Amino acid sequence: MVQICGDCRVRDRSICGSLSDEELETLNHLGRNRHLHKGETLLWAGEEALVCANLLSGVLKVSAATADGREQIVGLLYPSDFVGRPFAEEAEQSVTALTEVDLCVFPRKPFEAALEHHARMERLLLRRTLAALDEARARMLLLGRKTAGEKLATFLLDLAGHLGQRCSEGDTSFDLPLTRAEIADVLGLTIETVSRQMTKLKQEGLIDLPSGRQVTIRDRHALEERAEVA
Amino acid sequence: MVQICGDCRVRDRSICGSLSDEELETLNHLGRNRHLHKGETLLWAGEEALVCANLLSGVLKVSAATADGREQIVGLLYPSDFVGRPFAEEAEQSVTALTEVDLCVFPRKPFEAALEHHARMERLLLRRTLAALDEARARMLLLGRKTAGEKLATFLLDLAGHLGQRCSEGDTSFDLPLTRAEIADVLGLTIETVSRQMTKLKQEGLIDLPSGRQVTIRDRHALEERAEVA
DNA sequence: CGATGGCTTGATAGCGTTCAAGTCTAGTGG
DNA sequence: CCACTAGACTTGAACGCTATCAAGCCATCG
Repeated sequence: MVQICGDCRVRDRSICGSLSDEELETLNHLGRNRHLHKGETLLWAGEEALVCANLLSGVLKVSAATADGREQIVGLLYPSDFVGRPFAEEAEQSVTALTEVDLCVFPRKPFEAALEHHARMERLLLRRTLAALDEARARMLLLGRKTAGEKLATFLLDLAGHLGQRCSEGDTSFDLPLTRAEIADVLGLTIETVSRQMTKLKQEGLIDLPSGRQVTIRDRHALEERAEVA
Repeated sequence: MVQICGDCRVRDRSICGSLSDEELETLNHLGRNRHLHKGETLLWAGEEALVCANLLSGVLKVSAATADGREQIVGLLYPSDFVGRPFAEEAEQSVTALTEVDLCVFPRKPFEAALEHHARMERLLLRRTLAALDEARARMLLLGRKTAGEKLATFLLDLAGHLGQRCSEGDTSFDLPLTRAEIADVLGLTIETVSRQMTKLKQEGLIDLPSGRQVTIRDRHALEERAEVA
């Protein structure tokens, strides 16, 4: 048997980290490693939600759409994040890979059963879900009440928190895992507005854009002020 | 001792409904009935989150605000809904009464301990939190991608689902527990836009407004189309 | 070297905001 | 019973932010 959990890259940070070695046995049998290519979709909104998963590497988007096809990205998932929606027959949002992605996938029903028998894991999932709710609500404030410039500033600080590497002069730097179109779908804007606000932040010296997909935060304090965080 | 739980109006619908009579004893000691006047705030964003609660009657808003005071209502709570944020020292959103409100309030820390000992209640809370997350994400689609008219149509259908009474001719009718300003804060709009869209929906025959605060849904199907629900 | 997809930039338009009256309703006191 | 008031609501006019439409740029890749 392959020792999936034994050398798991995110074991200590995922909800499985709560389990003892013996308990992990159960999940070890349940879980399957799976790779998703950029653009591939794991769960479709409106379809039966067959699986849950832990994200091992890469970035996933969770997205909803209107009847006529307008899209809104309602969440981003990073390594060690929990993926999916236990206890719902039908997924309300789609889950799609923004980069190459590795997952540890569980069939939903057996995973739900496993939750019942591993109170600590269930507890961790509750805490994560509560945190995700707080995050979603913060994003609601962004979508409903912030201007384009404030939205972008908030978003870049968010990304820096997840992907940021300390670089020269104490600045933070990272590569965008999203295209402008995807950023627009996160912020409830259009590509053009995202692009314009990006260059504006650069011109004002708050950020630098060495190349299209790289971002360096030059003035974190000013960016935080721009973000209008409470 | 007062039999708080014995004659609880929402016992069978709240997360306490999962408990046996003996288990309820624990909560019975913990819970206190509390009344909130319209406009009173139970939890302040940024302050220590001292309590959780079950909502017995009335409507609560959960709201976030930017540094400069713009407000976004990120959730509405109805009778039997769970109130508060276990496992967080500090509340990220405020909780305020939109109407006269009755609550069954628990001090947070002891409530968290009770959760640990009552797996079924914890499980129910997890399910509710997951549902709340789905709801928040649906609202993100509304805020980011829907027009003012679509926002209002969606919102009125939402309210009808919670408060609607079947009235003559099979139409659904209800009283708004929110002012126009509060509706605006839910939908990420201004008072004036809400008012204009309201009269527009009335003129088009989708709804009727017998008085300022009463709403009758005349053409549910058309309203659903307008709402652009997936 | 041309094609493609992602990105930027410019010009214009429109939706929703802002500012400003004005109306309606409920509650209060004469 | 009727002014009077205050708050909620509606309506109108003008503005501005962001969307829309339209080129054009730039890197990558065949």
